Order: sequence, then structure tokens, then C-alpha cells
Amino acid sequence: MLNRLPPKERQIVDLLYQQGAMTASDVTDKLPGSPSGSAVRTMLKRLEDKGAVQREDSDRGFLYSPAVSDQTARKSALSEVVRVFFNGSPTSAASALLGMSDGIDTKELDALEQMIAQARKATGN
Amino acid sequence: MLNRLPPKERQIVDLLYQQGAMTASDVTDKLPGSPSGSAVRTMLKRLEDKGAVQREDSDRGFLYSPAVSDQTARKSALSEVVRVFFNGSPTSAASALLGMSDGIDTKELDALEQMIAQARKATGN
DNA sequence: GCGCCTGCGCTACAAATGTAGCACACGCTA
DNA sequence: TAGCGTGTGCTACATTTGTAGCGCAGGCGC
Repeated sequence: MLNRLPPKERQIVDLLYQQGAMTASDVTDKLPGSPSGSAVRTMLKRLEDKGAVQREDSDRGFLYSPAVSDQTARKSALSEVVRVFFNGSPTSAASALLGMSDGIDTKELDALEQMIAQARKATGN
Repeated sequence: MLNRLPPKERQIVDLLYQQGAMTASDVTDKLPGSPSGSAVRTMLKRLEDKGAVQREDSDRGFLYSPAVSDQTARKSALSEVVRVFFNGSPTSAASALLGMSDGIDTKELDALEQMIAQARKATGN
């Protein structure tokens, strides 16, 4: 669970989820406050020890990526927010989400309505 | 920002958002791992110093509550998840939300479709 | 072969966090 | 009034986090 990570470590994992696998120096560059490379490497190591990230050998050095799949992490993150802020109701959260989007792509709205239709069917079962 | 809080402190603030204002000993009881009361009070104090929670006098001792309104915190939490996991697309997140709800209340679905209709109009502007 | 980058790991250390013990004040009750 | 239970604050301390310095290895240009 991401919430069990301390602030900076979490920031790093978030970055990896957001931008995909990258090297330690990439992380260093993209992190605010221009931390030293070794500082970042240390945290990456700790994250690895905790099993939060994994690394893979590449020609430009190690590539770090989250140990938990995007799919799983997304679900987990959403569940958390729903539980804490929306009294366990995913639909309430979805409403709030709709409310806060500025310009929305029509296609996405179509997709959403499809999902709603699906949900209606499921409920009907 | 909640993500700037260390794990346990965040757990406490989450609890306050989820269950509303409560006393230090209530927090102690509801927290897993049965921590000591003084441990909890210390964290509550630190949270207060950081401006994350506020307290109010009551007949049964101090009542602690999040310093940031639910509204604001919700929005902020959702934005964060959307940014990190859904490439900034609220509608994608909403889809995922729909997908993960089990039995959904028909009324909520109706409400959602209304929101979508609204969004369509807004886009048309 | 000799410097130079780049990437990495190890070690060190200050600050933050997590946890608890102790002492004190207030309201009740025997 | 002496003795409790409850609610607090203060202090202390072990662990974890955040940050960086140093030294080493491999690839590259001179």
C-alpha cells in the first residue's frame, strides 16, 4: 500500500507510476528540489527492500519501476479514496470526478455511459 | 496535502475524515495495533502544529478534526489519484470507479447520467 | 595507458517519526 | 479529604527517513 510509504519515497513511486520505468538519474532530474543522486539512490534501494519497486538491468543502468502493477495500484488507490472520503460509495466518487473535469472528451462520455449501462445490467442480475 | 504526512499521521487524519471529529482516546481506540494514548496524543499534537488538524474544546475533552474541509480534501485526493494513475483524465478514473463497484444503487446511476448530460452541455459551450 | 564521465553501493548523520513513561489537574465518590 | 479515573502535556528515546560524501568499476576519447 502506497500510504504506508513516507512522503518522499511515495513521491518517487508516484513518479514511477505516472511516467513509467526510469533510471535513478532520471528520477533525480524529475524530482523537485534537485536532490543529490545518491540521496535518490538510497531511497530507491529502501523502496526495493520494502518491495515497493523493482529494478531491471538495461544498457543505460538499472530501470526502476513499481513492483505492483498499475492496474492493481489504481484500484487500490481509488478504493482508499472512496473509503476515506466517499463513505465507501464509488458512484459518489465518480460524480465528484465528473464535476471537477473541465473540458471533457465526448468519446469518454460515451464510454462512461456504456459503463453505466453495464452497471445497470449487473444490478439487474 | 495528505501525501506529505508520514504513514501513521496520515492514518489518523484519514480516520478523522472518515469518521468525523473525535477525541484523542477515540482515535486511540479506533487505531489498529492498540497504540498508547500518549503516542496518539503526540501525533495529534504534531498534526496540529503542522496545521493538518484542529481541535475544539468540548465537555469530554478536545475534539479533533481535519483542518481542511472535506470538500477540499476530497477534491485534492481525487486530483492526486487522477494525476498519478489516470494520466490526468478524470473520466478515465470515473470509468474505473464504475467498473469496481459491485451492486450499485439505481438512483446513483441516474444521478451520474445527469452529471454526464451536464458535462455534455458544458462541452458544447 | 590515462583521464573522465556515468552509475552504483556503502557509510554517515541530522531530522523526523513512532512510541511510551511520568507527573499534573480536575471532577467524583467513599 | 483521600483516593480514583480521565484527559493532558512534557520529556525521552529507538527507529525510520532524508540527504550527501566517498570511493570504485566500466566505457570512451585522447
